[in-house]
Amino acid sequence: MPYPTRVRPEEIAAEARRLLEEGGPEAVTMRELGRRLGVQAPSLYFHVKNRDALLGLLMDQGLEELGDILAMAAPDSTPLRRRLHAMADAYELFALANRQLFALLFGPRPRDVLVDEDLAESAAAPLLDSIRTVVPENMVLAVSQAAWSMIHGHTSLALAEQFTMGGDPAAAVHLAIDLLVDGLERAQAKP
Amino acid sequence: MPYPTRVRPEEIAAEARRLLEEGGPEAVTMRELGRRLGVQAPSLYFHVKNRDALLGLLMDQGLEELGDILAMAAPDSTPLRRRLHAMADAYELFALANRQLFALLFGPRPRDVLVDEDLAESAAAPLLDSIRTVVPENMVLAVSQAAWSMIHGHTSLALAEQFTMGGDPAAAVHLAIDLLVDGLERAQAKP
DNA sequence: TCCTTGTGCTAACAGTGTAAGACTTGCGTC
DNA sequence: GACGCAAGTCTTACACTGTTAGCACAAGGA
Repeated sequence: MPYPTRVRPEEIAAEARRLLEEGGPEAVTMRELGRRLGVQAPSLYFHVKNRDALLGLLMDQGLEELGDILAMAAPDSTPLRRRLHAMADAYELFALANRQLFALLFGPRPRDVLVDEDLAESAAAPLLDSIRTVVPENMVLAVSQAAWSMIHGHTSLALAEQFTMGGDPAAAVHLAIDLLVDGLERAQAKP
Repeated sequence: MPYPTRVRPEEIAAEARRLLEEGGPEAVTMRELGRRLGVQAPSLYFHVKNRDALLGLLMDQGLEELGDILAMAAPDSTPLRRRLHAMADAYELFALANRQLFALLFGPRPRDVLVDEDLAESAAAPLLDSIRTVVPENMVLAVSQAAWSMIHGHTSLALAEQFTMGGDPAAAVHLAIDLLVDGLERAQAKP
């Protein structure tokens, strides 16, 4: 580096993420970003292609974190029911701690911003592995989708807040998970 | 009206909604809106408080439509299982036909845009009624939340596309619903 | 006839993303 | 040590955004 660089890409991403959580996507503006980093806005374009690319970067970051969190939610040996409970709780915790990022991840993307496919797959891997231990291979996909739908739907609604219907949401997901697992165990015991 | 008004509020809302679906919230700009309606941007402020209010209006509209669609998905007499299937399909259909609006409805809202509470409640009513016919009153809320979580999670993931894991998503929700209903019926038959 | 009221217009301000081009600064080489 | 190169930053500029202020004009009632 023939010049003492004043901002490093990681700093940009970190500050952008702070802006994102503080005020949503609209709040992450190149000028405010530069202001906080002690640099003029156009200078940021030296380190980041453009604003959309920056948001895409945050999404990749978030997806990776979510994957790690799900993988660490409970040890592999945990029985499916409890592991799914733990995953659901972890999923919700992540979403609540990163509301805007979560919304960005699962909201409708503009056509030109795309998220790393491999990252998405590896984020889903722990769930698939969990399910695979209990269900015949040809049902793994369907059951995993069902489980993820429940978990994701619950946290997504918990995030929106206005649609909680007044009950205890966490209890509801756990109930749904229990019913799912019960059904699977029964189906496996029968034939 | 002592003057032949050139744009009516309904036209504004309709055009705004078109813009929304075409290019996301960013694309609904007052100037483009005016351009399409044959009017200068500032003139719109005569009919609409501001851009945020306009988006709020679209949200109310969407919530009402969603409620109607859910209510009409299947006649009241339909057995719970099939009714939930129908609701899930209708929910997904609405979301796919109104991707951006759907995201707006369930994404993180800016603090100053709020959605009509009554509308939200009446949108949820058909689901609650369905559940109530099969489940003891003290479990209605939890079960309804579980069901809605499943349905909402499924369509939300279907919308995101990148996370389908390659299986048939519709089959997955139906499976999840079946497991839920089975569990309920079994619990009710027992004691 | 005049006046009020509703509806539109233009002009303007402050903010945005980003492209173009000039400048500084440090390193490697002669 | 002088020179040039290239990375990083800067200023400037353009086209766009939401929104406000102030003015123009058409229609209907007095």
